[in-house]
Amino acid sequence: MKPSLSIKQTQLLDSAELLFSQKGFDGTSVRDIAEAAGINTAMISYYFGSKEKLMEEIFERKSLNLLENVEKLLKDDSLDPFQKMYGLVDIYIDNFLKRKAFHRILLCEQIINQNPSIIQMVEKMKTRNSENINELIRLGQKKGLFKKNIDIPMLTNTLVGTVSYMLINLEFYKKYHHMETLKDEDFERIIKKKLSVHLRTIYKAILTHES
Amino acid sequence: MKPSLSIKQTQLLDSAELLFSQKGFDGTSVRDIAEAAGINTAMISYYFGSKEKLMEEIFERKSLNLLENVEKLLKDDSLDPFQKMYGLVDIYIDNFLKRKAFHRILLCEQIINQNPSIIQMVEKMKTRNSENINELIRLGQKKGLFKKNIDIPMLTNTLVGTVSYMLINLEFYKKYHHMETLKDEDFERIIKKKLSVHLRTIYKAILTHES
DNA sequence: GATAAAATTAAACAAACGTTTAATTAACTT
DNA sequence: AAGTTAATTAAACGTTTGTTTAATTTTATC
Repeated sequence: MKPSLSIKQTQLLDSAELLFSQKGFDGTSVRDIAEAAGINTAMISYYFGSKEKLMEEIFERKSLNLLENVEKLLKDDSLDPFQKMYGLVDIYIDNFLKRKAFHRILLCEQIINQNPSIIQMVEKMKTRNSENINELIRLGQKKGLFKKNIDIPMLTNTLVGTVSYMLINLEFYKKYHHMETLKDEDFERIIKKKLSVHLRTIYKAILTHES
Repeated sequence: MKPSLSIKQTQLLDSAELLFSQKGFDGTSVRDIAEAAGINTAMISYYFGSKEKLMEEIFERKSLNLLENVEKLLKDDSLDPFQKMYGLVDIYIDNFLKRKAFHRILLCEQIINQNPSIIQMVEKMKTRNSENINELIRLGQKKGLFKKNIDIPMLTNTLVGTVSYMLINLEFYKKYHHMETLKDEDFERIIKKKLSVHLRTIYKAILTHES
């Protein structure tokens, strides 16, 4: 178990997460982070060792949440495979929109593979995720609900890709639909609902229709 | 019309594009770029004015290609709306996979909005793209082929999101399906085909099924 | 082949970077 | 209350950053 963090450590992590998501890892200086958190610059090295390790700490704290929720859902025997799949989709939508900053960083970091420790974390996450979905799909196939030969990474690509790109495209989406005057929380609720319906349509088509 | 570029200018742009896509804009130094191109560092300022303007030049040269292909396709009266939509999907797949480096940069740059000139270019691209798809969808609706109330940015999110995330996830996808031994060109041909079939299934479902 | 313009170079520039240091303050322990 | 550890600070460290300079070479023009 990881040692729990002090208030100042958490402040630094939160400020760093926000800034990394806005300006990128290399575009954010340790002075930026410290200033945003109202803490002396030297404290970053003192607490985390380095800027890189601070980034790793962000990943370690945030990346497990989604997987744990998914695995809890999959264990629920009262749900049929379709309900589980739709539930999984909703967990992704919730988690991505709740942790916008982190998922934007994650997206950038997957493109710019520089930190080996983070590459490894992401790889593990993807593998465990694929294993979970694989298990769920085989269950659905055994029950005759899902079609054969489903390409799992492709299925996940569309889920993660659609939700991720919505995260990138939120402002444009808002403008296109003239929703600028909406309160943030209302806008997000609508987005979540739309994404959910949209992805259910897609998943139903992919899981059932023979091509 | 933009003045055509010298060989050395093109070399710098190409090296910069590759490095930006691998290490990010802020993670790449002008010395990195110049060294990769085998050209003196000072030439970047001499030719382009600054590192930022070099980046803008990359965007100006690469971003129009896709839109022009789409618009040519939409003008073709021998195709019905479904054929046009499927054609559009294939243009995206082709363009993204042919210009991997650029689209990885584009993805990062949409998250890390720092350069106002690039923000504007991307915004224009998205708007023109939405207008094109809007026109196509209204045509399909008028002919009674597409359902009503199609959310165009959502539709595009899934297209761009799925293809973009495949770009990010290529290596994992390869590993998952044990395709490491395949030649690059063979692997890409398979990926393109799979993406095409996958997205057609999705688009058919979204464009026709009433929810 | 002389002259002017363009291209190329190595060196220097100030600014910003992540990190370390040494001194000081705050918080505990006994 | 004295002694010990932890937290915090401003300053300095050596690099690296993007850009500019001034000198030199190459190319083009007449």
